[in-house]
Amino acid sequence: MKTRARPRSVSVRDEISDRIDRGELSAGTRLPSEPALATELGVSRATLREALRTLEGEGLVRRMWGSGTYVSQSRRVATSLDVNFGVTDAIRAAGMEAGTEQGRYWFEPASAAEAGQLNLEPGQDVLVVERVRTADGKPVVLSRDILPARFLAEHAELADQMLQRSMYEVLEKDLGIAIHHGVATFRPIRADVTVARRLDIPRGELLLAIWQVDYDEDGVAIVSSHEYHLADAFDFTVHRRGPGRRVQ
Amino acid sequence: MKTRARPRSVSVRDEISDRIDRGELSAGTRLPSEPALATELGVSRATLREALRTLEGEGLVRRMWGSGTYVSQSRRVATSLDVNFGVTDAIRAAGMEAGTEQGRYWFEPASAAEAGQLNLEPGQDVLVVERVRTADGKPVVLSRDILPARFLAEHAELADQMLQRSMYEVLEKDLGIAIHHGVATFRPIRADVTVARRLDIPRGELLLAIWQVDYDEDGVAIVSSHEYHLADAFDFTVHRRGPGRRVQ
DNA sequence: CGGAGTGAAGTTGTCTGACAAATACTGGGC
DNA sequence: GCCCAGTATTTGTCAGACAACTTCACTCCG
Repeated sequence: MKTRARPRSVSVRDEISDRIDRGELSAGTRLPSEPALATELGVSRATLREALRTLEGEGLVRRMWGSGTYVSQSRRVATSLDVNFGVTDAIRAAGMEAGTEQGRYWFEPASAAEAGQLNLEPGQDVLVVERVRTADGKPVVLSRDILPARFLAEHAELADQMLQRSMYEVLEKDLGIAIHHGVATFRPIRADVTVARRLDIPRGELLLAIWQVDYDEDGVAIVSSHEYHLADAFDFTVHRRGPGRRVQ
Repeated sequence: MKTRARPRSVSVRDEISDRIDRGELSAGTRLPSEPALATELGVSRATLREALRTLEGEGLVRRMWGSGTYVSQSRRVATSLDVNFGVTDAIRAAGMEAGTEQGRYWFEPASAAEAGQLNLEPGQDVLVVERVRTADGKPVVLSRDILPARFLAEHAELADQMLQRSMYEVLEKDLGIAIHHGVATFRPIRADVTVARRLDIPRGELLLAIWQVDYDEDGVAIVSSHEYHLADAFDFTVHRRGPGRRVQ
């Protein structure tokens, strides 16, 4: 069986990552030496090193010349803005039940700002999906997702799906569009009248507004999202890399 | 003081990264093939691949099997929470002049929470540096940095330096401590009386609170920081990776 | 003339084996 | 008990080769 859809090094990385998740490799412990681990996993040392490189970049392991490779202390953060995508993930990561209320969608011509973000001509149709997301039944986030209507050309019925399921899930499984990365911007705001009504909170309440554009692996903009989070719904965390890269 | 040897692959990564910064390799262009680039840089293909893997993890390049390695679309965001460290960087990235007012510092025993974050025994001394940071002369951030007093054992005068210069700069250049990564958490809050007075704003004003712990390359906690940002001072951005790794 | 299929060239992925460089460990000498 | 040199272990790098995949020019056929 050699249907290798993806590089072996990726499978090796996932395997090691899973072992860490399952606790077989706890924080601080040293991995077997590269030759030993490569033999055990049935790949060459070069392939194993490729996987270790990635894991090091993700901060899961640390490699020390002449000493060994160690599982990092810093475990994964549950609700991390830089790895968790979408509200569904965030709610589940917080250990609560994710739900949707008041979902609705419509098609409209893209505004100038939206057209710029999504690389469209102003006036081209976009699908807008608006939802109130709930955690354990309580409204916590108002989200508005905007994507070019052409993605749904043949599958208009999928818009209904997006009201129920995670948008990323529909994009990937039903449309074959995988989100590769996104850029999010956020700032604190006060709830205006319309948002306050949808979230059932007083006007002027504290919110965290997050704007985000997601791209596929070719750098093509896929979705533009606006989210309004209750201030105390989540504590967002971000893993920051650097500085201290170019030390002499 | 440890001067760790620098693997060649790290120098190679910096060299390629610099070429991208200098515009010699613009977005979308294809890099020379691995054998060619390895020869040009005077390293083996294995070392070059080590560097490329890192750059790919940082999102600067994309590698496609059988096709080539391509420079990603510009992804260095000016005020990016996941790469810019410290208030000084953020202010400068926004094109404004960074300044400090009302700087003061003192030593005190660590609270239980601080001791936990910095891996100290409760009661051990910490240095607290409190500053009001200004952008073009206007107060924008109140910051409180906490680090174990033992780092300053021999250099108590450096605490004065920290009132003027970037704390990361003092840590790195004067104390030889390089911050490797940090974990930041944020949420919107309202200004309480003390913060409002320091920032010269009305009580209840919108703020973004960021608290953060920074670590060195060995995973040792170095600094714990609390920052209170004016809501409209910066638009923070975060580059998000994934999802699409491990669909369950 | 256009489109599908074919093959060669180019590029990244992986393998093997070896040596260099850095660190950890061991044991002897004091 | 401590220091230090030598040895073993481990990661870093090198070289060359082949496999897997992409791209593109070309041919062949309708």
